[in-house]
This record gives sequence, C-alpha cells and structure tokens, in this order.
Amino acid sequence: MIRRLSQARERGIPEATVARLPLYLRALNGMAERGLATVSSEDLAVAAGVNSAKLRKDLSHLGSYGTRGVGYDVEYLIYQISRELGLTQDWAIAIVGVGNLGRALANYGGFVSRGFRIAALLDADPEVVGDHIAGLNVEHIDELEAVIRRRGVSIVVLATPAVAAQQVADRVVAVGVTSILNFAPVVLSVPDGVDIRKVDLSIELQILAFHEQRKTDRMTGGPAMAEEWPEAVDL
Amino acid sequence: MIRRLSQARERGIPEATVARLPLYLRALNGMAERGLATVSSEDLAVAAGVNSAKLRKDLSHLGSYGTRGVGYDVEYLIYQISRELGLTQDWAIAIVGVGNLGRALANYGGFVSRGFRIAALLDADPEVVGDHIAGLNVEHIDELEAVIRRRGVSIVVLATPAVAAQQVADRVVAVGVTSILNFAPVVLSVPDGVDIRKVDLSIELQILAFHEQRKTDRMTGGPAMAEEWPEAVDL
DNA sequence: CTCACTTTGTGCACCGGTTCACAAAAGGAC
DNA sequence: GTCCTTTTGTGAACCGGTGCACAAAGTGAG
Repeated sequence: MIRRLSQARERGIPEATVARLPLYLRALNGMAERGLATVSSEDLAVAAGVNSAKLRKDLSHLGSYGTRGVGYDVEYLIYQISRELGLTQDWAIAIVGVGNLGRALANYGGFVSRGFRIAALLDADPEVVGDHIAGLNVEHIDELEAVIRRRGVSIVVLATPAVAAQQVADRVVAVGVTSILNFAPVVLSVPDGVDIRKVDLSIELQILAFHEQRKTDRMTGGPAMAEEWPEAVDL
Repeated sequence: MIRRLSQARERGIPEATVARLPLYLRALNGMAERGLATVSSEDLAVAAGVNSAKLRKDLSHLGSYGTRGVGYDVEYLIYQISRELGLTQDWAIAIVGVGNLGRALANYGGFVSRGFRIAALLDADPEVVGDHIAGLNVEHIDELEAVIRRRGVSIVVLATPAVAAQQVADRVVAVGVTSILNFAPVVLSVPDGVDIRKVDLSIELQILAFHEQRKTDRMTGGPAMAEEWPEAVDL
C-alpha cells in the first residue's frame, strides 16, 4: 500500500516552515489577483522574500504540488496552503483589552480577510464597556467565560495592561482556550498544551537599536571597548 | 597583553542572544523594582521564560559579569545589557502612518521607558495632519525628509497601508535611515546595510490557527488525510 | 521519437543555536 | 587554612534548519 500523499507530510511540518506559509500565501494571493495561473518557485520566492531552494523544500513538506518544468498552479497552491494552515474554517477570536492597541487590532483588516472573525471585544473599564468598535459592542470582562463558550471562541488576543494579562490568561485557559496571542509585555505561564505567541513592540525596537548602534559605532571608530561601569556604584 | 573584557565579545553577539536580551532586561527591571540586589541564572531564567544554561551562555557573550556561588548583581547587569543594546543613548524615532495602529504605537508606553523618543508622527491624509496625539503634532508626509534630518531620526516605524510602505521606505532610506520597523504586510526591498524588522499581526494568528487545527484534528481522529481538492477545478 | 530545455524535489554538507554536564571559582563554616 | 556548598562559564554533543547542487520529471520543437 502506497501512501503517496503523506510520504513527506506524515504529521510534522517544521516550525520554521509553518511560520513562512502565511508569507507565501500572501504573495500567492497577490498573484491570483493579477491573474497569474502558474508560478515558478523562483518567482514566488522573490515575491515572498526568501530563497527558492528553501521555498521548494517548504512546499515539499505539504506534498508534491508542483509540476516540473512548469511550476505551481497558483489557485491550487493557495488552497493547499490555506487548508494546511486551517484557514478554510473560520476562527472566532476574542480581543481582551480595548485600549489603543485593542482598537487597532479590532479595526485591522488583515484578520477578516483570512478566515478570522472577531467574535468579541472585552474590557474591564466601565468607561469603555458599551462602546461600539468595528461593529462590535464592547462587553465587560465579567462576561469572559460566558462569551467564549457561547460564541465558540478558540483564539484569544491579549491586549491588556501587563498586570492583567496573567489573570486573564488563567481564566481563558480554564474555559478551554488553548491558543493565545499575547501583546502584553509579560512572560505568561500556562499549562502544557496551550500555545502562546508573543508580540512585543518594544523588543523589536530594542533589537533595531542594537544593530543601529553597531553601525554607528563602526563609523566613529567604535568605543564600546573602553566604556565601563561609570564610578564604582555601591555594589 | 590580555584583552580580558572582550575575549568572548570580540565583535559578535549571536542574533538569537540579542533577541533575548530585552527579555532579560525586562525581568531584571522588575527585580530591581522589588529591591533584589542579586539574582541567580536559575531565577532570572525562570522570570524570563528561558532555560538557565541558555541564559548563562547568552550573558557570557557580553562578558563575565556574574560571581560564581552568588549570581549576578541586578543593577550592574541592567546597566551592561542596556549599554550593549544601545539603550543608554536616546533614539529619536518617527512613526509614519497615523491610523489605528500608528496611534496605538504613539501612545504605547513601552517605548519612552526604554530610551526611545517619538520625535515625529507623519501621515498623508490631510484629515489627520494637524491632529495632536500623545503630545505630538501630526505632520504631513511631505515633511518626511526635512523632519528626519532636522530631528536626527534614526529609526522609522512604518504603520502605513501596504501600498504606501515601499515608497516611504525608499524615501527614508534615501535620507540615510538604516533601521526600519515595518508593520505593513508587504515584503520591503531595501539596499544592503539597512535593517528591517517586520511585525505582521495576521501571520501570528495564522500560525496559531495551524497549531489549533492540529490539536482539534487530533481529538476528532484527524481528517486531513482524506481531504482533497474539491471537484476538479479548471486547472 | 529524440533532443534540448525548464523547473521541481531532495540528498547532503554545513552552520547557528540549544542543551547537557562538569570543571573552575567564589563564599561560608569551622 | 580546609572542606563543603553554591553557582557560574564553557567544552562538546546534538538538533533543526539552510543552501548547494543535481537527478528526476515534465514540456515543447522538430
């Protein structure tokens, strides 16, 4: 018995590959809009900003969906990647914390266009509860568990202040949520089996600052070596 | 001649380490606030959510700042990491695109507290230009080059719509900016020597969806294998 | 059918990063 | 000082991921 389809798939796509699939998907969608029917790994790689060997290896993990001498069928590949990522089903997400960031996320178009549906906005501030944002009514955090259950929310986005994040995380995990996207600048602790992805805006800036410093150091001859703990601070 | 300080440093901290330094820094700041004077690699690792061997190796790249049998001096380590990341100087950043996200970023507290100073907000929409946000006046994008030069902006944050991002990137690079934090969902192309970091909110969600799907598949016995391209769509 | 050309899929060598496990160093008790 | 405990700093094995380079598979011309 030959299990053609799954030879390479066999339950297990490298994490690095998964992280790039959305990139390919976006590039492919652009191509589909412009009416392209097929695309070579080389062209797609350029559009996605990766090298073509890597792209081919990534796609090979999903199956053998290309045609040698021709390339990949754009629509077909879009479908396969979408299915692999789980975007062919619709995901109900809840955003907790409707500050500036929460509002920005609620209004962000990139979600709905990809199978994500914002099913609830929640906040603790009575001043904010009742507001209408992006067509949704902001509900009180007390409703958290009820809302998650009632609307089948499976992914929760945390945009709360740092101090509230762990507490909210505990509550959503307790109701069975196993996927959390965390914008609060704290390390959340959750049980095994719960996936957390973290986005920290200030960390990205700090990494840029590091490299920027290196660049300017190099130009000015580079101090770095000389700099020391200024004045023996009371150990 | 013994170059004690730089033996391990010698120009070159692994990228993975740099990405974690901000994490350690945040954990350390929390400890300093609570009055802790020293901390072991084990405790700090837990607070930062990493394993202690990794933490020690990371810190060893900066130099030998710990004391065996004791741990690390909290204040001293904060200073060393800050210096390494370039946070002891102040960085002027400009935010281009003052939509929901741009506003959220402008109001985000995590920046100023870490040596970053928002020096300008720019937008193309005359409706938005002139608004006051987070104490700043929103200026017209035509002023981009002048503002960057005049205020010594060295890091630019792109929060524009996707179509505008490349164009703005070209302009800021032309004035000499070499560090860009990009929130627009496009692959920017820039010359060598320019650092770009990308944050894509929808990609993070897609990665979560992938894992979430895997989890629910597993429970329901897992379809996946059966699923195929529905109906021979016109190739 | 054969030949020339294109493009995929992948074996393999390589590399950065992680983890283990332990020697070296420091502090404290006596 | 000696011994015992704690904790760092790092050598070395390991692991996942990258990129080269090429055989295999397809197309199209003649």
